Amino acid sequence: MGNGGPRLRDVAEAAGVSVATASKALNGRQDVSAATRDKVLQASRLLSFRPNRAAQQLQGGASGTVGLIASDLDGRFSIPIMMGAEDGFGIENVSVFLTDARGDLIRERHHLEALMARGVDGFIFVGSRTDPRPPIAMEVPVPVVHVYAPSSEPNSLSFVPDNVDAGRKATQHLLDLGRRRLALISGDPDYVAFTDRRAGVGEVLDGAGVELVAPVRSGEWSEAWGRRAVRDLMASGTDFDGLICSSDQIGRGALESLARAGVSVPDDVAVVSHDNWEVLATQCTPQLSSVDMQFRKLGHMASQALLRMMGGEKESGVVTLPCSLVVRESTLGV
Amino acid sequence: MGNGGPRLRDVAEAAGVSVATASKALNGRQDVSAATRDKVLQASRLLSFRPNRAAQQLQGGASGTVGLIASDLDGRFSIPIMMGAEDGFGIENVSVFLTDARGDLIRERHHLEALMARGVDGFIFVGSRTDPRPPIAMEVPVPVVHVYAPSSEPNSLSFVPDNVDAGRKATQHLLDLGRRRLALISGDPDYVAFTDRRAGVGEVLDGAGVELVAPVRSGEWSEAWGRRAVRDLMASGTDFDGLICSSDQIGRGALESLARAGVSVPDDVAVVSHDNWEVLATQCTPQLSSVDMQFRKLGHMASQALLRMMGGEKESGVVTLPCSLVVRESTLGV
DNA sequence: CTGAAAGCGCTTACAG
DNA sequence: CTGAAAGCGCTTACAG
Repeated sequence: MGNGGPRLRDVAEAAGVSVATASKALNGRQDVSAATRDKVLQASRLLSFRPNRAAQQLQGGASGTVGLIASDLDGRFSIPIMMGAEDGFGIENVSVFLTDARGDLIRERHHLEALMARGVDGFIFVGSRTDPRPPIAMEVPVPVVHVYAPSSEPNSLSFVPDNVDAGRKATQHLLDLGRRRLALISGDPDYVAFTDRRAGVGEVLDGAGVELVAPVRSGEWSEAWGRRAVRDLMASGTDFDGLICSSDQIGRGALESLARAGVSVPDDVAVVSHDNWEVLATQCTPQLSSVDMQFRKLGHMASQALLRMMGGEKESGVVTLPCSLVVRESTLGV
Repeated sequence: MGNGGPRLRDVAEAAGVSVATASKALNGRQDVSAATRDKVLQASRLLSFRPNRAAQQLQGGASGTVGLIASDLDGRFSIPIMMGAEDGFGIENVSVFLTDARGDLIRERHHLEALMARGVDGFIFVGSRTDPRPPIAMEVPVPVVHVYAPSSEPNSLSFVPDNVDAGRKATQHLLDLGRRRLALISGDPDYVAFTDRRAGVGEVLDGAGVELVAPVRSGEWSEAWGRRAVRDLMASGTDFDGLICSSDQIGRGALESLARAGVSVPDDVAVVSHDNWEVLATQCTPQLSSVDMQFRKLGHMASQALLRMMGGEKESGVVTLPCSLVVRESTLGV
């Protein structure tokens, strides 16, 4: 294949220099006179020359590609992370291979091998939950960064949303609105996202000397669970004026049960949820206030880290990014 | 970079043959004795040799990569299409570069150039609506296939869901259930998806000698519009027992207004919608029956066509894929 | 500061 | 059937 376009020799010819010199000029090496450099650059521009990546790669150069191995089947996490990374790398510098391992370690390994054969300069792994992920199936000779799901390996580098902070922000927001009788409805308690968000809620409540008006109700990350949990909560006679839901799906279910019971949101009960999944949070009435996990930014940070590591730096640890509350009608009113 | 692994010369050495022979054996060329071929293959396996793609590419070989240029910011279309393509190509044969042009033709051009410099063997363009898309910004020397949004260029090849068929299937389903007083709530009438689905509905109704009980109400592709439209429809005193919604968002809005008015679904009114966006369609009560657009299959077809075109065949036209109705509680009951 | 030469890891005519 | 040689489009020591 190759791109059928002009080759370096054409540029060199047009500029009246050797390929070697043309190469150096184009790569900004010092040992070229300014005049020569200009001639070459101009010729290159004129012919709209694009160096053949495969040839560069063969010298031991970078391929200008990165592999993103996802495991969220719908792209809810991986697409914004990919976009953030794209912005961080720059379109012309790095292109990203996107694959989905579909939660299968064997498939992951196949993707890894295929992408390594294509000479990617690094990998971004995107998990589907914030729990630590098992080690990668094989030795990888290029830098690796994990996003969303941290790696359990000690000298790996991960970027994850700060779900404790998310819990704090949701809670603080309700307190700021003057709500004191708070309840918490959560998803599957096996998720670290649950534990973390729960911890953040607790921290802020403790600081304010406030207690939840009812034990945490945890179940699934679904609207059905949100509906049921709120129905039960109301049936139990609990009096609450603020509700924290651990996902937008739960939040939507909650809104539905509240509406059905004639409870006004946010007047009687202010509701804040997590994830800020727009198709869910912005389509209901009232629209849901929700804590955003900043996927785009996480992707951007991952790209920058990868760039540094490709430059030879060693980095490791779990980097945590604060979340960001998006306020909408369910706490603010219209 | 290159993969640090074994090179062809290592395999050749291990097998006791020349690199040339090893290459031929590995590539299944005829002029190698069976015994030699076996020796080479075994050595290759033993060393888990993976040919350096960059080197192969440099001979004029294929790069084993394809560019997918999307424009749906959330990956709702492009991720399943990518997965379908991945299955069609086979993980080891082709890796796909995923980029999002974000609806910007300039950005699209940049992505095109970057991917061509990387020697992709073909492109898949994924649009965000089924309306014809403007021509690609530049001449592309490799095969191109369009998915979802057909190209307006005469000798291009496109794969799109058959939305007329989708309208037909939704309507026929309601008729099969014995519903005769049907209403239709649609999204933005500027979309071809609107016109097509509408046409399919009309076709089946005409065939059955049935008419819609109210003029089509068209607005936006949102839950808010679904809520309002159904509210208005009921307020107008229209008596209906079947409702077709042109998207799941509209469908969810409709369900909400029906519930609020105490109308039972599907007993009083059966509801069927379009898109089968699972996070919306399966999380409500009752769950929505919905027509699936078969993105995965579209992606698979696109990959097969691309493979054929890379093999030298010329293909063009707009290929239409029948949709598939997924029946759930909103028409079937529990 | 410039260019001829070697080489990255493969494949492909071409001899033998 | 097998292998030596040339070459894909670049980059990088090395001379000059």
